[in-house]
Order: sequence, then C-alpha cells, then structure tokens
Amino acid sequence: MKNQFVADILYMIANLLDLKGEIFFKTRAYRIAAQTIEALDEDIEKLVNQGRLESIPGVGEALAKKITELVQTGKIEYLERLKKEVPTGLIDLLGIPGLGPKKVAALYKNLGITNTQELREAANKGELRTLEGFGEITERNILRGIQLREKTSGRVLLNVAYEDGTRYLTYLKRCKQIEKINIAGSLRRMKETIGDLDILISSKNPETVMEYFVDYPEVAQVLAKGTTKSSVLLNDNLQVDLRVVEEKSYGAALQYFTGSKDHNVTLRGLAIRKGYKLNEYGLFDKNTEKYIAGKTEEEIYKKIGFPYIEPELRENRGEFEAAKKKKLPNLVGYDEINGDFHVHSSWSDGSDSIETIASVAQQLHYSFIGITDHSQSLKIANGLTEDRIQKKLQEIKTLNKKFPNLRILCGTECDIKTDGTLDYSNKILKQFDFVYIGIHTAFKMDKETMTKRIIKGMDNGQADFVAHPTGRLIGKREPYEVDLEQIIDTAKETDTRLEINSFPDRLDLDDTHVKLAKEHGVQFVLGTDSHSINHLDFMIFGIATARRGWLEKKDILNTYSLKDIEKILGA
DNA sequence: GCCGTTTTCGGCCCGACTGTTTTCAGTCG
Repeated sequence: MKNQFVADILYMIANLLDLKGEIFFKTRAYRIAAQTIEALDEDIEKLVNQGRLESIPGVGEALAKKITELVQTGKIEYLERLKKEVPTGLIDLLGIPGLGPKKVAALYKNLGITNTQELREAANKGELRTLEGFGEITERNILRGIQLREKTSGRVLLNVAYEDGTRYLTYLKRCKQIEKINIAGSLRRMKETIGDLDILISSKNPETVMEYFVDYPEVAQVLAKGTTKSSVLLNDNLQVDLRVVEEKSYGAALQYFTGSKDHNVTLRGLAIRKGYKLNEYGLFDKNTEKYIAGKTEEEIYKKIGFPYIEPELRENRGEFEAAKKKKLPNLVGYDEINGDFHVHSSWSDGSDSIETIASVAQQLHYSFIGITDHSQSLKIANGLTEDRIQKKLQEIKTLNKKFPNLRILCGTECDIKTDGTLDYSNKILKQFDFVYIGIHTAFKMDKETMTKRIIKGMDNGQADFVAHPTGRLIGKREPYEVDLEQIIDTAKETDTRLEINSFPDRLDLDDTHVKLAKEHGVQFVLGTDSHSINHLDFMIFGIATARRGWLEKKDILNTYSLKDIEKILGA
C-alpha cells in the first residue's frame, strides 16, 4: 500500500470531521499526520509490520491503530461510519472559494445540498440568503466562486506566474511610496506550479500603495481591499495577494509569506521552544511581548539558532536538521550556468537555425551550446537520418569558426526503442560530442518492462545523459511507470547523468527525485529542451528545480568550464 | 488526536478581511 493512499484517507477523515464540526485541533492532528506520511521515505507498510508507526511524529496510539487497520484490511471502520453521517460529496464543496466547513455544513443541514449543481440551483433561486449567517453578498460570492473554480483548474505553471509576477513588480516599482518590495509565496520558492501570487511591500503610506496596486491595468476584479492586505484577480485568472507592512516587520513578513506552511509551522514551534513568539510582525519574547527581531529574515533565523535558509529549501524536507548539523547545501547559483545541453534546431523539429541559436547563446554569455536534434525513427519530429547527420556535423564545424567565444556541441536526443536498443548504431553515436537518450514512444509499458528498457539504453556505453527521465507533462500526462530507484542506481554505476529538463511543463526530474538521486551520488545536466530561441530562457526554471533538489554547483555539468566538459565528454 | 527541558492535562500559530450583525463568526493564508 502506498504512503500517498494512506495520507489521502487521513485527509478525507480530517475533511469529514471538519464538516461534522469537530474541534480544529483534532482535524489538524489528522492533517499533520497525513503530511508527514506523504513525505516519508520509508514504506508505511513496513512500519506497520514492524510496529513502528508511533515513531512517526504526529502519529499516536489512536492514529497508529487506524493506519494499521487500513493497511491490514484495506479500510477503516471509523471512516465508514463517518461517511454514513456526512456525505463525501461535501468535501468537494470545500474547494469553492469562500466556503469552509461551517458554511458547507449549514448548507447541507438546512437545504440538503450535497454537490455543486444543487448549490448552484439553490443560489440561483435565492435560497441561500434565507440561512442564518448568509446574505445576498455571500450568495453572489458563492456563485462567483463556483464559476471561478470551473474556469481554472487552480494552479498555473511556474513560468506563467513568473512572467505575471515580473510584470506586476515592474509596474509596482514605479510607485514612489514603496520602500521595499519582494515576491513571496510559492513563486519565491520556485515551486513547479503556483496557486496564487504573493507580493510584499514596506511603506509608510499603505493607502496610496493599495490604490496603486488595484489600478494595475491587468486587474480583472478586486477581491478584497484593506489597509494592510488586498487581493485581486488578473485577466488570466491568477489571484494576487498584496501585504503592506512596516519596515521593522519586513523580514518577518517576508519569512512568513514565503512559506511553505510546513516550514513555518516547524520554525514557529522551534521559536516557542526558545522562549519566543514568531508572527508576521516579528520575533517577540513569549512572555514580555518585547520585539526582538524582524527587519530581515537572516536575523530571525539567527535568533532561533539557524543560518539563513534559502527559499527553495523551505519545504520542511530536512532543512532544519541539515542546518543544525551545518550541512545545508551551498546551492547552485542562478548565474553559474555556462551553457545549455538540450536544444532542438530546424534540422529536426526546432524552429530556428543553429546559427540563430548560437548567436542567442552568445548573448546569454554561454561558453557552449548543445544542439540535440531527434533521431531517425522519430519521423514525426523530422528525426535525422544517418546521412543528414554528416551534413549537420559539417555545418557545425563551419559555424564553430564563426563563433570564437562559443563552442557549438553536436549532440543528439536519441530515442530508446521499445526493446531498449538505441535508434543509431554505436558507430554513429560515437561521432556526436554527446548523447542524450530518451523515451518518446510507447509510454504505456508496465513498470518492469519500461525500467529494463531504459536501463538497457543506459548500459549501451554510448549514452551520456538521460533526457526527461520520467516523461511527465505537468497537468497533461502522468509520468510513465518506471522504477526510478533502479534508474538512479544504474545512473551511478554507468556514470550516466540524469537531466533536469527545464521546460516548464516538464521539470523532469522533479525536485524530490533530484534530491533522492543526489543522495545516491548521481550527477546531473540541465537542458531547456528548447524548440525555439524563446525557450532558452527556461533555464532559470531548471536551476530552480536543481536548487529545490538541494544541488550544488559541482553536481551539475553545465557549471563546469568548457575545457572540463570537453574532457569529461571526450568532445 | 498529539504531546511533554515548568505539563499525563491543557495547550496546540495567529492575524486580516468580509459579511452579517451591532460585537463577532467564518474563511483564508
């Protein structure tokens, strides 16, 4: 049984208990346990068998009993009983903005509403406003909330939020009343998808700033507007929250609104143990309420006994333990990348010539650029026949003379065929400066066959890198079934580097797998998978994923000098 | 429901905004 399944069941119980009106702390206990189990390295079934469930923080006697029952029988009697009391359809209603457990419970109890459709009908008939605590505005907001949820699946890709955020920031910086300004929230942590955008500002004149904020031309709707906090919806449906604080609270607020929630809960707990109280206004003495720190994030972390923790690490995935042991990674910098290994040219399915790509690479101050067109069997992408490879090699040789400060490397993104053999003979593969291997067909294999297929490709001897190792497309395609631990072990044995594909809907490997692979001693490459020169800027999202996976400069081939790269690849 | 370096009971992070009601509950982050 998977840990995620157990966690999902616990979340479900928490939601049902919320709807029943159970005290907050009880439902929170279920959620904390679920979160911990979700992030657990060990198999939950193993812990059950060894009777070690209660060693999980947040799991006590009662939860251990329920989890054991779930693992052994596949269900929990307590949950079955709850389901009879509270319709599970109500859980879905909690996802509508403006509706929480109390309101959903009232809707069910008084009007018998159990799903979105019934809710919409009742609201349209004006029935909601008859309930205590509901009015006309609430009714209208609920209808709007239903509509909004249907329009957006909720989260946007990192690059969309990044571009929206950058534009908004440029606009806001023109307001003279603003002293300090930062992006906070999951965008500052560079998560692969973003739910909403958080912006933090310090100013002595918050009213003016708020006016300026809601006047932004891309605002479609103002959701809330106060003196310290406002929310708007942009034309593309992304929600943006702004907080304005005083300068002495700026660091505390930045820490608070950067999250993650888990990281902050842990930090607050640690602060309390040291006799402090931490909130968005600062770090205070628990007893005397005296202000101790808050101007910068650094001083807050320092007072609680930690070095500064980079935003990308703030996920409560071991950063506090590592910090305590002085083992926090020295993360790779956003400016330490010397080139891109994964770029498609017009030789296959890219839209730009190698010469155009090379001139942009030069503007980016890269010392190398790897041109990786598709291999011959990928006919749909105009994969290169062996004959055309010779012509491409010749073109690159000529172009390299034109770009004295840039080395154009001739690579390939060679298909791993269904039987695990590669799409070119080894004789051909040897002519490339480097070889990516990747899955582009037959995604729906069973786990064992797919794992063997990729491992056979890596064992070939000519493979340098594995492209997008899990094949996922965020929001569009699930990763194929593959035993990543075996891939990681083989990567280590065969000295094959795993790619962090930097294309925003791939980010593959993802942050957690990157961390896992690093712990096994694997090395990495970054590639944008560009099919146009506009995609070369996606590198930043790959670097972000590397940082979220705790990578240092030395873990990533792209940070090496051209000379070292040539030596390592034999190019 | 969990947890314990003042605790096996009594805490558990907490502040802002909205809408409804007239001093506050509910929601959100």
